[in-house]
Amino acid sequence: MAAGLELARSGGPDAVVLREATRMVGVVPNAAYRHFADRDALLAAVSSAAMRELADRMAAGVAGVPGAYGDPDAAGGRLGAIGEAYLEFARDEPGLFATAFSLPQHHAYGAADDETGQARTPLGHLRAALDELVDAGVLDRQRRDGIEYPIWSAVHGLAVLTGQGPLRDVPGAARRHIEELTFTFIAEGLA
Amino acid sequence: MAAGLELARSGGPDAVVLREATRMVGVVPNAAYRHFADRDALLAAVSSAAMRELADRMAAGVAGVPGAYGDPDAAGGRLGAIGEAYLEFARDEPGLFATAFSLPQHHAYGAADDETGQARTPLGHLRAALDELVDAGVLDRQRRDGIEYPIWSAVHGLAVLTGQGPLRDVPGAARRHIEELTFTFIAEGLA
DNA sequence: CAGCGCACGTGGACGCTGTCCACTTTTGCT
DNA sequence: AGCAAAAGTGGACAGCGTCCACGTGCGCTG
Repeated sequence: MAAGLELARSGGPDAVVLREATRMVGVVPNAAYRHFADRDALLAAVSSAAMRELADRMAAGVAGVPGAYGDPDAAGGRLGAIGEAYLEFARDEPGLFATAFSLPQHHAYGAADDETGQARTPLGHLRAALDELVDAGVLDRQRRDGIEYPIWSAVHGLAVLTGQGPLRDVPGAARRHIEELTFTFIAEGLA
Repeated sequence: MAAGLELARSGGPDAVVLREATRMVGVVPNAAYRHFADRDALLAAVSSAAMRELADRMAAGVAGVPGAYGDPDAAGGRLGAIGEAYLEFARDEPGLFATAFSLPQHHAYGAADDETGQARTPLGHLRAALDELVDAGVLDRQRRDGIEYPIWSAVHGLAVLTGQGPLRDVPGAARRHIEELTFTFIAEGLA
């Protein structure tokens, strides 16, 4: 697993090659089949781990924003932190980001929280932040319903287009401008 | 090339395998090296063709909207047609869509128009539609600047998330609802 | 404490891939 | 008609995922 994550980090999903992972661990290729059904199973496990890492970064970002729950400014800050964490992950760990979104079904749609009500998926974090915005009176309850999807789409599209897509080679300053435009666009959509 | 496109259509970029393509053409694998430097060059060519196909579909969608240039309703309809064509391409040709956005640098950022001023890239079409919205008086000229990026991001993210991403398994009705929400969100961002 | 089962690792093989090399065939122009 | 360039051929190599049969060590149980 650790070796698989390392490979994914530096090369994306295609770089997760079974034989190389076993080589890093110092074991013969077939040994991997005692732990994973096949290469796809390994990749799926790595993908899930990468997705969890993204969720953890979002959690850390949210936790870093001071202010009580329900405070309008803090609520907005927390939503922003989520978006920032998302983009930062895509920028700093392009391999892991691509791997996280590379594969077969995982949970994220169901977005189950754990027993403490803490979100553990990207979508879960986003929903929590939007709910707080409603409680803070910043976002109309009527506009709340389903609005996580346009927002997620915008941030995800931004991450993909500027990270691995056609906008990959946009110079840094212009890219930051594009990011700012997108965040502003989202913020206006919440007003 | 045709064989490569066929492979990409039914399996995405990873399915573009050099030997299989030559097999389809009825030629020995090495023959491909007379036309492409290596497998990546083949994939890049296929990717460009797929991107062009997307642009063509957008053009066809725009051309299908009646109404003179500058008519507010028609201008809005053309922007919508662009978004619809984008999503439709991602939905109907997931392999080609993934391939189009799979690889190395291509042009799309520069978004050059051809000699007749006709856009030939997705971004070019989007820009043209937004310019028309300005000319039609629907979109404030001040808000126009750079707004193609948030919009592109939202539509692209939507296509990726619902097509190959975590929202892939959302049932059809719910997916259509998400699409509608996203288009509404964008439309409100233009008002 | 002896022995046994099972998880874990090994060794060798197969077919598939991309790519290199040297060689032959076909094509199009003069 | 003849020749150079373009296109295709044949054989080979390493690396990949995967299958099969075979060791090996640890922990539990009698």
